[in-house]
Amino acid sequence: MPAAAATEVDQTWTIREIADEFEVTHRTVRHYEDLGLITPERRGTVRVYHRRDRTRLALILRGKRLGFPLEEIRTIIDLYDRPRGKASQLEYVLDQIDERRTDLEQRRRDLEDAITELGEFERRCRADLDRLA
Amino acid sequence: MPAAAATEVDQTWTIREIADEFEVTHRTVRHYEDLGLITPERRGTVRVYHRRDRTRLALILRGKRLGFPLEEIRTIIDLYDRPRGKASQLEYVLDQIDERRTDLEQRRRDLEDAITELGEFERRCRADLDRLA
DNA sequence: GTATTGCTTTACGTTTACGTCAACGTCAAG
DNA sequence: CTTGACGTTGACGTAAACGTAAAGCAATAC
Repeated sequence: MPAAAATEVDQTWTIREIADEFEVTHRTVRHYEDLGLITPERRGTVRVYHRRDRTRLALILRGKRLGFPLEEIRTIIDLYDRPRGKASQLEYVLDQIDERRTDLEQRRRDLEDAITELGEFERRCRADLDRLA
Repeated sequence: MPAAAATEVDQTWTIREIADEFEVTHRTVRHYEDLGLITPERRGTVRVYHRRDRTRLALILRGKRLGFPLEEIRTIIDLYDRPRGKASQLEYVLDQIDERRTDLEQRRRDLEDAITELGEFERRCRADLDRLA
């Protein structure tokens, strides 16, 4: 038995398999394909998913958990995949990175404020509860 | 001139004023009212917004920036306003707080992962750029 | 007066993110 | 060879979050 079979590097998956694994429906996966977020290989008519597609799907779902619209998510993951041979392209990418970071850091502030407030609120509630006991 | 006028405590605003200030449309503000997220006073037919409404609107918009759906936002800010005289109510509120926190902390992890990845990506880009120079 | 400005409601339109059929192809099992 | 199990492409439906247009009152501006 060849060693390659043990850690199969170019393993592929069917749409049902990745849908189940990422806990989304096949419809969702195909919707992301319609929007150009994933582009699985085609063998004849059938979709074949590679590790690359799984990576992208993970990025998409995290983007969604963070509340980004799918179109915006596409520009982001496209950014990661974009060819950046020339200096001008790299400058552009670095600019985009900066915008992203600004956005993400705003979110982080919002998030930390929310968590802090929640903590203070909890303290008050516990104090009220103690008072009742 | 009475001292109260200097730091007017029960100042009120029109819908246009708060919409402009929070950089949303009046339509948006009214939509939030339709969903029960804000309940401004009515003088006759006209809406009069108090400081309380501004606080709520700020909470709503932060919730939106964090990607929460409006219905979920409503349950959260209702939680903050809910009467909690009895122990059973306080227990309930504390449970809800716990759920909220779990959610927010998941988001924080996602967010920090995203920021980290962005940083690594930037490093690689800068390295590429240096190589070209 | 009336004309404009600002607020109101009602109601239908739009975009995003899928869900939900319907109708069909295909491949291995019985 | 037909029956599933899984795959495919449309095409239409839906919920959320507003946008937009129509039509009306109400106070100030001229």
